[in-house]
Amino acid sequence: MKNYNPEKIEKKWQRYWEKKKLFQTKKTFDKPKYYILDMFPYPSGAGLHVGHPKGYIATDVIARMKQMQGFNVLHPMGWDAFGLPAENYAIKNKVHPRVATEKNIKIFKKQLGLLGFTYDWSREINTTDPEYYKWTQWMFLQMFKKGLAYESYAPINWCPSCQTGLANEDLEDGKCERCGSAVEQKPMRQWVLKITDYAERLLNDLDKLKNWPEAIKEMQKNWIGRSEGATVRFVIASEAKQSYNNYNGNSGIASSSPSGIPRNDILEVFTTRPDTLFGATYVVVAPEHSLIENCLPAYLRYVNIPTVCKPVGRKIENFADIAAYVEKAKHKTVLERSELQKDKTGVEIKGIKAINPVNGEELPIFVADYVIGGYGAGAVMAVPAHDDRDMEFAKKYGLPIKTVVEPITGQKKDNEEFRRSIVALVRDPKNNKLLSLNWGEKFGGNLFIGGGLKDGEDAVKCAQREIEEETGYKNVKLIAESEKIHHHYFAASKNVNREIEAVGLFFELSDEKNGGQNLTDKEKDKFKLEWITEKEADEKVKDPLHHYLFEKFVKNSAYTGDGLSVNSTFLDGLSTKEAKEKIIKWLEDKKYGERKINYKLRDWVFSRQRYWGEPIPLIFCPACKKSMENFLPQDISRKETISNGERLNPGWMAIPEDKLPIKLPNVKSYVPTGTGESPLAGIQKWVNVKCPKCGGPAKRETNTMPQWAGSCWYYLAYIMKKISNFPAYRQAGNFPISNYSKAFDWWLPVDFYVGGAEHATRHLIYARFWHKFLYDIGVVNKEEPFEKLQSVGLILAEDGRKMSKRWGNVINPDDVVKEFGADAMRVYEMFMGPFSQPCAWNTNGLVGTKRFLEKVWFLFDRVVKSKTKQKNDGIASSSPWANPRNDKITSVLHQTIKKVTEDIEAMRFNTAIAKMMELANELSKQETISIEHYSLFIKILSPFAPHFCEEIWSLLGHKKSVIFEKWPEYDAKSAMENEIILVVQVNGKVRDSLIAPAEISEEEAKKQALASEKIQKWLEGKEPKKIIYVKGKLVSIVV
RNA sequence: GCCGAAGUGGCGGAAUUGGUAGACGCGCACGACUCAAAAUCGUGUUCCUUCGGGAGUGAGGGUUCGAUUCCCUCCUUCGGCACCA
Repeated sequence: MKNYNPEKIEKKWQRYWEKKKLFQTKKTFDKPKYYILDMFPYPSGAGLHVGHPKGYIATDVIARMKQMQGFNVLHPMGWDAFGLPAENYAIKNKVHPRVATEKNIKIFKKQLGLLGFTYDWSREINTTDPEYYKWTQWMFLQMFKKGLAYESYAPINWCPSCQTGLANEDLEDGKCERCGSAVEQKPMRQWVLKITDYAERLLNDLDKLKNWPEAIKEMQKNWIGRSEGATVRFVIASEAKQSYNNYNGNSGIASSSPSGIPRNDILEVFTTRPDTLFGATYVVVAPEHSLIENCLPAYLRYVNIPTVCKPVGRKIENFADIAAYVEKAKHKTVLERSELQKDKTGVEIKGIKAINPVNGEELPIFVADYVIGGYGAGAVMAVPAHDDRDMEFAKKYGLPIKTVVEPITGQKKDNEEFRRSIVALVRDPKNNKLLSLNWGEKFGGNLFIGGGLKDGEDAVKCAQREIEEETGYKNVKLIAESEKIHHHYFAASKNVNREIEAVGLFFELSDEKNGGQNLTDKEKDKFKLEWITEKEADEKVKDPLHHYLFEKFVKNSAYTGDGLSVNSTFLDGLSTKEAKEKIIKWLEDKKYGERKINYKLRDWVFSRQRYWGEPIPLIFCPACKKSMENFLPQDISRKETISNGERLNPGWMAIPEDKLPIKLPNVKSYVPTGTGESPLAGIQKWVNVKCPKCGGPAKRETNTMPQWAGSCWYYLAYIMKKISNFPAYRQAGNFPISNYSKAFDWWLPVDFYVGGAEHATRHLIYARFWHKFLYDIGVVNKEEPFEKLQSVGLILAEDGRKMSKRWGNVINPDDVVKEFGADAMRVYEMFMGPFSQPCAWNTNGLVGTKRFLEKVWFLFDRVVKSKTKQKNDGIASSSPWANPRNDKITSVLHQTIKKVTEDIEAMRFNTAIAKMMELANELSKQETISIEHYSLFIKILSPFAPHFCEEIWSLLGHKKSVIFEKWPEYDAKSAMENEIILVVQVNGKVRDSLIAPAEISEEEAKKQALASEKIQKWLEGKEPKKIIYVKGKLVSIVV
């Protein structure tokens, strides 16, 4: 055998595959289909590093195996080529982004070509191709027509460096994901997609995705962030009691204006704890709240929202303060507002009050930026006693704190004994230490002073008595008393379950007289008196009741858990769950609110003020808008409004389908204008058009779509690409999309999708959203696009950091291929470690896989044509129980076939390769190897090292590619070993191992184990108490 | 703070209905070949050891004849989310 020369072999076979068009997906419905998809790359100027192809190698291995198993495989590749980097490059170097992108694609394609992938390049797609984005635009228009796209003026994330608006998903720690600049909130005209209409389905259908990693599903769940609660409406008492009275008497009052903006004489809040409504002591609105927009003239300069409501502004007394605060909040970056500024700030809106519908109390209204404008109603009822944030704010501004929930600690148990008791905390004001009794580990460690209430005894008296009895201190001053706490626990000292109703009392020590005295010896034995610091108390006082009181008195924490309602009239005594139900019913009856589900997921800000993206195919006509407004019925129902894009966005109209695509025009400068308009706005000739409805002057939308748009549906594009070649559709043109239905039905869903976990909350949510929409309008007939998903673990650089130009630690696949060959690289990347885990690159590791391939290569020299002269493995043939059919090699080979087949299916490539290495090691011990064995080995190795195996396959005398071979079937009988190693344990420790026939009986195994000399020695003549036998594995003797 | 994943030799990692811990690979050591080196091949390689054994899978405890695997408590690392009412 000549030497293994990867460079020569790989070029040869790549050329052969291309010439024979081996990997073009066949147009046949005869075979079962298998659609395996990679996340297509963004062709950056940096080219590929060795980390990128990891996922592609994996899908290629699977694609090759599936093809050999008789599937019609679709394994395509394309380019997600719109996006900021190409545009920034264009600005810097004055090159059209298309030119730069095309150059990059060429480089990427060449690099991928080196690795011998089975991509069907005849289906290559590119999101920047007008023939492609024609459909992206078409799909956007369908959403527009269904009222799922709307124009919004709300403040959005604005990146000052990229000069564009960003979606929530594009932020990383409050910074722009692209450039790292701190993101600001800026009111801006934007197109927004109503992904929130699909929130419930996106969440619920996650349960149907059985073959998705739990971690990804969990991330999506958190991102969607469903929370159940209620809307509560507070009347604003701005016009004395009049509006409250009106409201009270008028049950049918609308809470929203036709445009969906809350009426500003009613303040709507969202809460997940409606049961605490009686505990509300103030109300907070976000700086972005419409209440403020409408009362602050300065704000109106930015925002032009039609308002049908009479402003309450004239009732507000402190315009200037509020305006200053709102202005300041607006300029805070997202980062400042959340992470750095945990410290809460706010301003009271003086002159108006919110009336608590449940008891008529007048509550002050604050504007504070700890309330987020875009979530819920943009306003909250503050219940400081039962919410951490409200508590913090209330403490800072001296607002009342009203307890309406009595805590329940511990778990309710059976046969509980009921007692009333007290827990007393005593603080020494001189050093802030707390008095505690250490009862020892057995009886709960450190506790505060506790005791049972005697009949008719007052809690304070009781506490003072207990303090004196147990510690000797007489002079203590009460500073605080808690609500009742219901505590369930097991009293170890008495051996009973108890429910106690406890009251906590907080004292300060007045003087230190008599401390530690008057204690009987018996008491001294039970516990030790200790003064502990607050920090020690936090750590050492573990009892839930005592720790709760510590949190309450010392840390002033809110109780946010469930419990029993108190101070809440008709809710008193109900559990949190019951109280929620009852109050919601009450609110609904009185029309003060209703049950409501909210999502953290925001609508998707879908426009970018940049050049290199799909133009949004809409036209705006001012005349049409005016005429629409004239005819707009005053009381149009919300439902009708939202189901129609043109009604929802007056003056905007969709470009007719036959005019698509709206091509991206050439511009002189790609530099963003920064005014909130894209560079396209400067091209008068392109912008100004005739209105297709009235013929008057109209303008095109100049914003473009975000980078994520093209990737929302690209898995469909691969199917559409060659559709005209399907016999049934040969005559059909591109439109309408129903021409593709049959092909979609055939190929969808994608059977297997492989890509980075970083897309869990963006691309994978967006794509699911689009797919569900396409399902709703009948384009596809499956509700989910991706049947099975697997995330790729990152390949880190040798220094353990991410591979990046910045660190200078990038490894280029071209160099690796040149030095070790593509096959060695493919095998190495699959062998490094578990596929989904991150793993550091180690060039030394490649030496091992190259050696492995060379070992297999030279095994060729030992291949013999006839299998009759096979020499059996020594042990096996000499053994009296030998099964003559099974030599050792046959059984190892079949075990390998089994393992490789199962491991590829389960993405455990590393162990599949390890097993093949074992097989190679086993084979190299043989003088001769049968051609049957060797051929089977080559077949199962071929998905990993395709060029290598093609070469050997042809050297074995085959004329056709190994890809046409049938995937080897595992034969259970052949895989059986003749002999097993029987381990013998004495008292759980391994003391001997015996070679025994595979089909040895239990009796015989035990007999042989006991007969062993070594075992006899360990038994020391004692009789075994018990002998455990595990079939085919071990005998365990207990003495 | 909340949610999720993971901690095993010098290194990447293997082993799950609880049954020989360290497969496979790298590295290292020794040997063969060589004038020599590289490459290649062979042998060894968890630690301690008085060579009988003993200890050992992040730490501590529990269940079991037997625990990397199951249960409890805790620690560390990584990933995601984060004032979401």
